Formats: sequence, C-alpha cells, structure tokens
Amino acid sequence: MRKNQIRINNERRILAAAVKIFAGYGYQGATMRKIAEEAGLPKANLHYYFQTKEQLYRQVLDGIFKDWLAAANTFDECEEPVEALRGYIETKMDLSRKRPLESRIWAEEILRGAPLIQDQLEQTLAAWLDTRVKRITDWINTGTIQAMNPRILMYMIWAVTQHFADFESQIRALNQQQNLSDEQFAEAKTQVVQTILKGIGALD
Amino acid sequence: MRKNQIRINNERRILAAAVKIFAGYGYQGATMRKIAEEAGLPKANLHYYFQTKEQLYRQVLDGIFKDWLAAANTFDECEEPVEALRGYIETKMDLSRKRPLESRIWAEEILRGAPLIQDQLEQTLAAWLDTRVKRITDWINTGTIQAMNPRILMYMIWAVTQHFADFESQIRALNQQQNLSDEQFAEAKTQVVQTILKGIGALD
DNA sequence: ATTAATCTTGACCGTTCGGTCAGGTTTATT
DNA sequence: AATAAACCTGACCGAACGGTCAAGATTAAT
Repeated sequence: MRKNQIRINNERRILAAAVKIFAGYGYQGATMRKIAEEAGLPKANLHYYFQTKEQLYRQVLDGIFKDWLAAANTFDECEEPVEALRGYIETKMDLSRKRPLESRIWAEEILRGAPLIQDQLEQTLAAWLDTRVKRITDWINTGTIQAMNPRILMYMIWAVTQHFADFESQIRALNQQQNLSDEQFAEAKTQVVQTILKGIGALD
Repeated sequence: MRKNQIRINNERRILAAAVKIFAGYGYQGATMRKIAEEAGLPKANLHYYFQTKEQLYRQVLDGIFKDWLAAANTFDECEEPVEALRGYIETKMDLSRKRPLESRIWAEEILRGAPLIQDQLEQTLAAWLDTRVKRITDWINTGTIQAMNPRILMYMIWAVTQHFADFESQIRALNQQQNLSDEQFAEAKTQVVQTILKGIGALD
C-alpha cells in the first residue's frame, strides 16, 4: 500500500523546509508560517500532512536519529581498534560537515533537556552505546589499547565532532568571518583523529 | 554614584531568574511571565528594570562572557605548557560542572548563529584567542610540544569541556537516568585532561 | 514636614502564534 | 462518465506573547 506520489513529494518538501527553519530558529522560534513559506505551500497545507507542529518536529528528529546511528557502521565493521575509531570519528566529522543543520537541531533538543526524545535516548541510544562500550572494553582487556573509561571516550568523540557543526558560527567569527574551507576542515579532521587516537595510546 | 540597594537587589533577582528560564527554554521559549514568576515579581516590574526582553537577555550574555574569559587566568599564569593547558582544561570542566545553565545559554546563542554577540566574538574573543594561539605557537617553535594547529586544539578543548554541561541531559539518559556523580565527573575530568595532553604529545 | 524621585502593579493593547474548517479542486477508481 | 477519495486553501479562532501606562505606594532629599 504505497503512498501517492503527491503525498511523498509534499511530505519531503515540508520536511526539508522544516529542517532549515528548526535549525535556524529552534523549536520555539520556528513557526509554521516560516516553514510553509520556505516550502512554498500555504500554512493550512502543512497541517493537512502533519497534524501539529510537534508531530512535524518529531519526524524531523526521527530522521536525524537514524543518520546518527547509521554513522556507526564503520565502527562496527572494523576489527582493529585504530581503524574502527578512526573510521567512526571521520564519519562523524563528515556528517557534521555535510549535515550541520541536523546536528544543530539535535543539539538544541538535548540542550532543552531532550523533552521529546528521552525515551529514544534511554532505550535505543543507551543500548547502542552499551554495545560499543563492550567492544572497547574487549580491546582494553586484550591489551590492544590502554585502560580508560570507554563512555567518556565516546562523549569526547561526540563533543568534538559535533562541535564543528553546532558551533559553526563561533568558528566562523574566529576565522576572519569565513567558514572553514575544505582544506581547513580536512586539517581539523586529521588533527582530531590524531589527537584522540594518540590520546588513548592507540598510536605511537 | 552608586545604585540604590532596592535596584541592586531586584536586578540581581531578575537576572538569576532569567538565567534559569533562558537556560531551560531558550530565548524564544522563555517568556517574561515565566521569568517574573521565577523571580517572584510582577511582570511589569521586570520592564521597569529592563526595558525589553532582549536587553535582559543581553545582560545575561554579558555576564556569561566575562566568566568565560576569566577562566583563562590559569592558562596565562603558567609558564609550562602542560600545566597551563591542564589548568585551563580543569577550570573549564569545573565551570561546566558549577554553571551548566550559563554554558547552555551560550551554546544556544551560538547555535542560533550568535545574532546578538557576533561583535563580541569577532572582536574580543578573536583577540583573546589570537593571544593564546601565539603562546602555543611559541611552545611549538621551541620544541616544548609537538607541531599542530593551536586553534583546532582550542576548539577541541571548548567542545569537550562544554559538552558535559550542554549535553547533560543526554549523558544522564546514558547513565541510568542519573547525573554524573562527583566521582564520575572527577574521572571524566582526569580522562579529558590525560587524553588531550597525551594526544598533543605533551605527556609521556 | 514637604517635595521629589523612585518603585510597584493590575489592567490593558496590538500582534502573532498554532490550529481549524468549510467548501472547492484535482486525482484515482469503477 | 460518474463516483469516491485525496488534496488544497482563504478566512477565521482563542490563547499567549512582549510591551505600555496611569495611578498609587514607598523611599530619599531638603
């Protein structure tokens, strides 16, 4: 029972507009009027496809959460700790570069106390993290990498990689009002990977 | 020409309430009604001391910015790179622990594109950063620490230290719905310091 | 004691918000 | 061709927003 093409197209348009507006203004600052304008549709039409602003916002968050988890593929596919962590950090950095709006929406939701995604954090994300923590613990126990608290390592990776999306406007202000160029971002990516891997004793 | 005691007291009460409400709801989500209620004053009284919501918000941001810069004292007072960086990271971690609300207000402002503090970022913070970058560059040139991009190092330090305040609700959800205990936070602080210092080749 | 300055506040205002709805139009089904 | 289902939208609604104001109460200055 596939959806009509009209519905598919309009839902996609509205969601794309919603990402832009929610990222630019926050949940409270975003208005259905602005989203409608961005999508090029009358406001009442948004309410035909998404009953309420909150439901529209929830669907945006769901999409972000899926990308978030999918970024772990590299981590899971590699046997070696160095390659697994390097791949994961690089994937998260690339995600920050390519989809900064989504990262900012996620950050704002967490900042506000995660009122709408607390369940997902406590269930899905907690289980996701437990699995990766076990892998890292195995590496530690076999002496492949040095002892540490794997959770704190993951927090550090999240913090640093997402910072380049979430604090983009601050970085821009400190970089002659220019966004990081591709070369600058590549340098940042390399240094982040090197610092963290070396920091946990996985290099040299 | 010192201000009347009544004015001093009420401005302080209102600012303290504003910090709580702005941190909990964001700029748009915060309302003068909520702030007034938190302060235990009628709404009209807020407008007597602070003409507009934006002016109140600006004063809150100013206070945060000053704390932000003051945290660098340790960095400036130490000659040795290891002690300077360790002191700065620890001070920033302590600030995240003791004043998470302020950190979140700052983060939300940056997230929204820093509409009200762009000047301060481009002027004061940029100059502040330049000074510290020069010190780090000196250390690199004298071979005290390894070569790297000092700006990216500072971004990493900011990202990781502020993450513990800004993403507190996520960390709580991943820690059996409990905020980090003092012991857990102390462990995080140690690991953050160790990872970064070792990561830039300043340890071992 | 009188005046001036400061402080306090309930009631009110225009605007914008998320959301609704009736009635028309287009698309799919038979 | 006829009917049903899906889609579209201008006009409207109650609620909540930031902000104003006049009139009274309190404090400071003389």
